Amino acid sequence: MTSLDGQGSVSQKNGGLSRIQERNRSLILDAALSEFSRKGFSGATVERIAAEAGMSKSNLLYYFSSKEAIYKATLAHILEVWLAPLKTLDAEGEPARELAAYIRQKIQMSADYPEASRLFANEVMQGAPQILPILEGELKRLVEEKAQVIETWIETGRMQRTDPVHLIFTIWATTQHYADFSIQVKALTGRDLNDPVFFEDTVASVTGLVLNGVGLTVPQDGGA
Amino acid sequence: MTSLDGQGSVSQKNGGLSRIQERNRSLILDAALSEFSRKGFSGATVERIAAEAGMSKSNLLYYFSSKEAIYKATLAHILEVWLAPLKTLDAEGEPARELAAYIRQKIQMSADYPEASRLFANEVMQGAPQILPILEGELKRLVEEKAQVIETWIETGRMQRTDPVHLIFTIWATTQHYADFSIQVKALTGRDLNDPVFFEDTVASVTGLVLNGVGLTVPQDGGA
DNA sequence: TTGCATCTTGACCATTTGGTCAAATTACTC
DNA sequence: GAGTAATTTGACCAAATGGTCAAGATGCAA
Repeated sequence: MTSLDGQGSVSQKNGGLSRIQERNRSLILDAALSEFSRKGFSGATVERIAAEAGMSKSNLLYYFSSKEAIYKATLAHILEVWLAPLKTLDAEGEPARELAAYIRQKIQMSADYPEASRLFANEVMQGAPQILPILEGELKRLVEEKAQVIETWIETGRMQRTDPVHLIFTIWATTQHYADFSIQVKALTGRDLNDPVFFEDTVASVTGLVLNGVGLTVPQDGGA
Repeated sequence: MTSLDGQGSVSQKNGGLSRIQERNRSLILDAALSEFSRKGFSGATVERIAAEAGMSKSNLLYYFSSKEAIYKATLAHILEVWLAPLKTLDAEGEPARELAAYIRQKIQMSADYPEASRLFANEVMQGAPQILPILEGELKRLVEEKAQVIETWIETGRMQRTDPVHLIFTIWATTQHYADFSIQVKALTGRDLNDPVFFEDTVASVTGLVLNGVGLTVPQDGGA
């Protein structure tokens, strides 16, 4: 998992964490996600994270040795769940169903974890100072693997010819847009993904566009 | 144009600016765009902006009364050019050509002004503290107008039924993705929009996806 | 209860940074 | 060229902030 963990100064004899440690680390990471996603790395303050986690700044720094360590740990904490949906894309499945399901999952992520989406967007926009190695390593391999899945669908005539990587980018961009730009979406439509009707509208619209875009028909259940 | 101008303390008898003022304000705004887009509002420092503009911090603050004033002026400075492409969408034109041309223009913007794209993305992701009124006012009206154009195309059978606003969001999201996430795009593909081949690949891919997605055929020239 | 390790905190420090101000320099007008 | 307005800067200040540290509070095992 690279050196993105950012362990604090705490060292237990056994490998595990005490109940107090587990609880406080969790509180800190939750607060940090909220703060970093709203203010960015520079705009966030250790003091506010500590306050939101319900402890003193000093105590927070007992668990994480520095602001950067908290930041790295926060990124690492949500990285796995964030990349999970793409991993489910199954070469054996039917292209239309697989893509529809992927799109729905991604929009669900935008609805459930908008802060995580914004945190990553922020990190990448600043030049990915922390996660560049992951983008170039783990993520690159994953994308190449899934691009190959799509390529195979195309070669076996199950789907129209498209650049698989651009297709993945399009799905990422459109689905994450509703999290990262939710204020703008709200300003222009009066709604966001918390509204179940708007959520389904969005899923239908994006799914329809992308699937039609690659010559597929949206499955009955829309990927639900 | 709202109160986003952020005038400094300089006041001339006549309405215009002196040659020195014009030059220095321009230098400052260029430097500010570079700095704010890379570091965000909080991460940017007045000192660095001044250095990049080739003057002392004190002198910069002679032209703009505060960091926030520089920021507002920077946003205002690029807002018009940023919203221009959408305005060209012409109800009288052929849907496929109009959309293809719009997509190409937007990708060209991402190639030419990636900093502007990132600046806006940053601003909106932080909750649009400065430009929310513009989103809710000017932009909302513009989007409603253009959504109506698309709606008319649909009603006259020139294009498949789609939610026009989601279609606009999709175009924004996909095209701006290549500017905002260019580091990620580069990490995964080894290329970016500066590469003419990659640029055309991207235009072709996004245009194909979106136009096919709404039941249109990509025009010969791809919207060039 | 005792003793030790873990946990928590307030006081404190050094640095960064946005902004002020008076003085100096430069540009321009008559 | 004198005089006035515009421009430029270094010195300085106050607030914010990341991080340290010693001391105290708490949990826990024997």
